[in-house]
Amino acid sequence: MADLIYQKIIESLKKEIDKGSFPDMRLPDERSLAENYHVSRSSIKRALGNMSEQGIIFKKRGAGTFVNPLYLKQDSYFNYSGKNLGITDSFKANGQKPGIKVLSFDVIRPDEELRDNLFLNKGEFVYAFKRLRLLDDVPFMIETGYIPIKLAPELSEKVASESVFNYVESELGKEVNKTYLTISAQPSDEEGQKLLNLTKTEPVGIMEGIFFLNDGTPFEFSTMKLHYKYFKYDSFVDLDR
Amino acid sequence: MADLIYQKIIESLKKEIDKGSFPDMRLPDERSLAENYHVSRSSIKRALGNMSEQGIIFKKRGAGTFVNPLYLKQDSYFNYSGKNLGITDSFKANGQKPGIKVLSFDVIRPDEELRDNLFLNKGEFVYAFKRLRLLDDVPFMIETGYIPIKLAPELSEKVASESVFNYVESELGKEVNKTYLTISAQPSDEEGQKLLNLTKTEPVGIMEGIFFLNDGTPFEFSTMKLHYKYFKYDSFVDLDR
DNA sequence: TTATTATATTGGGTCGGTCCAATTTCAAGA
DNA sequence: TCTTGAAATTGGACCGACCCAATATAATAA
Repeated sequence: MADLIYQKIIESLKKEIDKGSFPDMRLPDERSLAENYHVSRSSIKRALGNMSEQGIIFKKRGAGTFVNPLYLKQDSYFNYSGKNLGITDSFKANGQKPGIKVLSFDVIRPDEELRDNLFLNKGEFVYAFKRLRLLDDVPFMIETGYIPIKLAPELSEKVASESVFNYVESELGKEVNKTYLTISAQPSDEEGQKLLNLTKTEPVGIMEGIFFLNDGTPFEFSTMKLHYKYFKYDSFVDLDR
Repeated sequence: MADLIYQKIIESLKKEIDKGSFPDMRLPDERSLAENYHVSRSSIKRALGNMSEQGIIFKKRGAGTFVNPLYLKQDSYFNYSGKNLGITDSFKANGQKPGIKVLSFDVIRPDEELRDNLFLNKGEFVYAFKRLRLLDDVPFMIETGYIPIKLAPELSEKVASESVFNYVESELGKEVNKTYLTISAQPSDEEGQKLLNLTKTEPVGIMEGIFFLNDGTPFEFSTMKLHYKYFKYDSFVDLDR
């Protein structure tokens, strides 16, 4: 559990919202909240600002703070409190058993584009692996990943068959918690049709991205081809910033 | 131009980064920045926190603040400083001439799901319109939109043929600046193949979402089917929050 | 009753301070 | 030379204050 004040406020307010403590969709003003929680207004502001970014509430100067009615519908987006970017973990919560089948595992010389994306110099090598991911034994995603050997010298096919990110965290003491994603779609190619059990008219969703360590080091470049029925990305966009 | 301190700091720091003032990828520490800019450390923290959320920089306690090397590559994501959620505007910057063809424009009785999404009571009506959007006269997107009549009583087919959001802003004095998006992909249906000039094996990208006014009122429910070649969504995800 | 105007409410931005935790730096010791 | 550990550096959290801007409410005037 979080021991930070503003995080505790967030948890508490979320519970209150779920409980229906604000039937008019309106939260108490910041000054009252500060008083009731015995914290400074700054901390309340921080909590509310955070919740606003997540789309849980709307703030309007002069008027007050209001619950996003969509939040009460308990849409999937709001329920997702991802603690890990690893696919293994994010799907576990869904009640389905994830599986991994390693299709290939090599060490290769990256081409220029890949070197660019991972900020490598000429002469540095990367692990290249392709994995098929399953949910309840049904394949839904082909993942191609590249990781610089210097960042994970002990990486092995066995590690790849489990969770790479868990390995990084527990063995290397580093954390992958930021990613720059590009999302698109394409017709399925032969490989996709075969591995993901798709017809020619059925497409794949593409999630391509660079995963970063805490300190900003690019750790992995990954291309994920998803069966279109499993391809869904939720996002709350706020242009006031 | 922004007259807020932290926004000016952001602009300034971005310029310095672009200019290459930090050859070691490292920004000055917060206390020095505060002194040099003659502002409080709080404002610096706010600016840096904001830039961190945007993925421009990485902060690491005890170590310092560093430029995301990806930012220097000037990837499309970082260059997009969208001031409007309207598609018309966001593509304009790309140098291409956007066009709109209204396929239908009606007033209908929303079904339950739509009422749910727009938070309407039984008996309230919505405008329903379908538009084909073009870039340099090439169709790339079919958009189906629903707007409660009570929120935009004067909406007309003519308005729909231009920019709805511009109309809202200039005529109604309201602003649409938040949206909850769900992104997915599907095989193209007959309509898509015809209007977007797709073959049977070519898919469409789906962007479905609710657009909100400043005060949290759901303003429009929209489903956008995009030609897969024009379908691209960039996103920077930070799990530390 | 209605329209206008003053007042109170409410979130926004900024300041400058305190203490803390993660990391780096560097000097002392083996 | 290498290791250990103290000290300095640096970002993180929090406080409580100030004034401002947008909005809502109540009082006033037409």
